[in-house]
Amino acid sequence: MSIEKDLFKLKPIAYTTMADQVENHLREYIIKRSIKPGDPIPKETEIAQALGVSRNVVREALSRLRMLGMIESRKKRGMILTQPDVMKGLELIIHPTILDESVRKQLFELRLVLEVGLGDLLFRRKTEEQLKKLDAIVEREQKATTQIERIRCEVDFHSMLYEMAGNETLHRFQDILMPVFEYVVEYESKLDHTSVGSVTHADLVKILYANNAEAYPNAMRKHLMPHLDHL
Amino acid sequence: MSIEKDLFKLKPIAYTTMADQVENHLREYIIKRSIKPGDPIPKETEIAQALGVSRNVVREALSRLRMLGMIESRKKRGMILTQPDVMKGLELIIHPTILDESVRKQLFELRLVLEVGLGDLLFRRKTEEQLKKLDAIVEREQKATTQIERIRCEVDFHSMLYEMAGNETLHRFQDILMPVFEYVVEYESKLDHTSVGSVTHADLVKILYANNAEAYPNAMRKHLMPHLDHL
DNA sequence: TACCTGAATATGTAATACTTAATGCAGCTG
DNA sequence: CAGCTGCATTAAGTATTACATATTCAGGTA
Repeated sequence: MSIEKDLFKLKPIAYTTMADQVENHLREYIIKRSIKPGDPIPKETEIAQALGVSRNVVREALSRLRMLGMIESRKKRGMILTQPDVMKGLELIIHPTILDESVRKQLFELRLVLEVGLGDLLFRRKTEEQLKKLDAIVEREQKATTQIERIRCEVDFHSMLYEMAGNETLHRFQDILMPVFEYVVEYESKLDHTSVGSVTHADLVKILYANNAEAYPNAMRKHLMPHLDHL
Repeated sequence: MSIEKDLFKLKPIAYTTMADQVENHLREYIIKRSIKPGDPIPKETEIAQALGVSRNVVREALSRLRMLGMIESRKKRGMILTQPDVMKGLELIIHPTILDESVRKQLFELRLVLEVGLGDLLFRRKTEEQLKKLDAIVEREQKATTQIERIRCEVDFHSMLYEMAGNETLHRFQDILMPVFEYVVEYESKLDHTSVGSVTHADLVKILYANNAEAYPNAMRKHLMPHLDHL
């Protein structure tokens, strides 16, 4: 008998609660009926009755969807579907201190990958005005006297690149990941002495001005080389 | 009086429920006390009493955190913090049909950016075995007779690249975004006649074998050029 | 010692009642 | 008739209570 018991001990992980099931039901409901943002969804009581569960459980499921920005609710009007922010879910989880070391490292790698690949978006969408801003940041950096100020410029420069890429989702992605980047940069700075890549910010700006899309990826690679070498 | 009314009409959006507040309280609690995965968190009743709300509200908040994989609960042991999957939140939201056109487009751009920038991870981590698999895919593709089969190979090839990058988070990211990519590819294929970039999969494999990290980004850019031109 | 049993405990679910905000309708007033 | 007032209605938010279920632990028995 103890043997049988052991066999069953492998299973019980797959336990799903009523709230989980209701949540999935609602997802399917939304997808199958191709409900669009602005459209109403059934009342809490209706859902509860239809699925044969307590209103309590339904509220838990709805609460989750609301957190993700998939639905909104008004006191009498009921609940309506909304266009969710795709990056909302990421934002809710990412906090440097609760992520373990290896995940932080992976996210940082992700950043390096993004910046090297960013070129084509930049060249298609950059504006004169944005290039001027980059110039200003580079200038500020060269005049900087403190380490703090230099790091600020570093962050501003790379943030500006994401903005220039003209992709709202990507920009938001970077914004969410920023705290993680800072965390890693601080960590790395303790290892070696802030070694700088052979390509500077000024060099990168020059390439952008020159419309040299071919040169960009490898220039950025060289700029980021100190980080890449940590991989 | 109607003027005053208009002034106030701008405000009422900022409504937060008890569940929202409890959720935030719990987040702070976890962060401030730097609770680590495996550590227990207070019982539902304790939280409810401490914050002066009903257990119901607490459960809604906990339910949300559980969905994101931040906590797990066992019948008696109480609830413990777990290492969340950073990409879980994304997975919960992303479904091609509920994302609007512009967001899908932005995610697809994100993919292009990633693949161009992927080089340095690939060259540092690729194994002989993985390269052989790429060879096999290319061979399969060349023998393919149907369009369906060719598309399968296309997907397999690019998926394999992400796998080779040896970054679990990135790989998962790609996995989640896949349905969106397929959606866009299908859309594009209606526009022009599946124009192929001047660099083939076989060319890319050759570069990987040759350990030519400098050549990779621009080769991939050329490979993806048909997509890039849609930007 | 090994096994069974039952109490204690914390989460999961249900049911009910009340509060609050928004909406609409009906009726009143000018 | 127009416009305002106020009441009824509706649906979400919150609270309370009770019970089900599973897990842990301690204590008793062979």
